[in-house]
Amino acid sequence: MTQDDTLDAVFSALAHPARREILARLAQGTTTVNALAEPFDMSLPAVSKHIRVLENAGLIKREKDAQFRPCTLNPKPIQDIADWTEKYRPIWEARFDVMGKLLDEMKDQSS
Amino acid sequence: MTQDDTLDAVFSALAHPARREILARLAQGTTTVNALAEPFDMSLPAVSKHIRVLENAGLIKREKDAQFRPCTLNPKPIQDIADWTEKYRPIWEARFDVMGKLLDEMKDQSS
DNA sequence: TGATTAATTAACTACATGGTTTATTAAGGG
DNA sequence: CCCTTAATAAACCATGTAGTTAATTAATCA
Repeated sequence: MTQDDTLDAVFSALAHPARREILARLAQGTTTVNALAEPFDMSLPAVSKHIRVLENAGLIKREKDAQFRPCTLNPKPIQDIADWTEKYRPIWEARFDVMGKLLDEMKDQSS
Repeated sequence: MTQDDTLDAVFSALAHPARREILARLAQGTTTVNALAEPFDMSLPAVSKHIRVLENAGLIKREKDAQFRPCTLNPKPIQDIADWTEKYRPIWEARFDVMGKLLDEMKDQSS
């Protein structure tokens, strides 16, 4: 799998609000599938599929504990996303500078 | 549109390699649709659709200049993504600490 | 062993996505 | 005015996504 493929899978996994919510809950600690499914207005198999998508994107790991499948967050792909955004940081910071200048001009005019 | 909806659209737009490549090229400066399409092994309408997806996600703006439609990068949604990842930074940094400790232990054993 | 619990698989439906080719709109240039 | 260029729209196709319900697997517990 190329780096591009993994970015595809990660961005695509993050594109669904239910999956981002699952990640947010896993940030609090390891949890089972049923516990993760509980707050959703959605069938258990549907949640199971979302979890599978997250697993395939490398965003979570699943172990076996009796009949339970405790899920654990793997933050590495999120870090990859954060790294990817860094290439664009100079651009949005430049924009911020323009805003700053604009605000300065407004201040000058009002004085 | 809720914040969740815009995150959905942005992550989903970023999930395709052609669209990330278009953004990377726009980071170098404003360009027309045909110029953006040139490097792709894909029809012009296909590229036009990708550009539409990026526009709908707010990642680019399009102006009109005669028959040209110069596209400009809007970095704000990328900043939103970067902000989103920050919630998880403590987790991957904690992991890094664990790695550091592990490396220290290995060093201890080898001495 | 039989019942219960956790989770996945299977089969299906509706709709979205990514691509094609052909046709169309709209502007500029000789 | 016609021709060319830039770009989009229309119609279509194949595949993927997100959900459902019903069935199945696999482990625990009484």
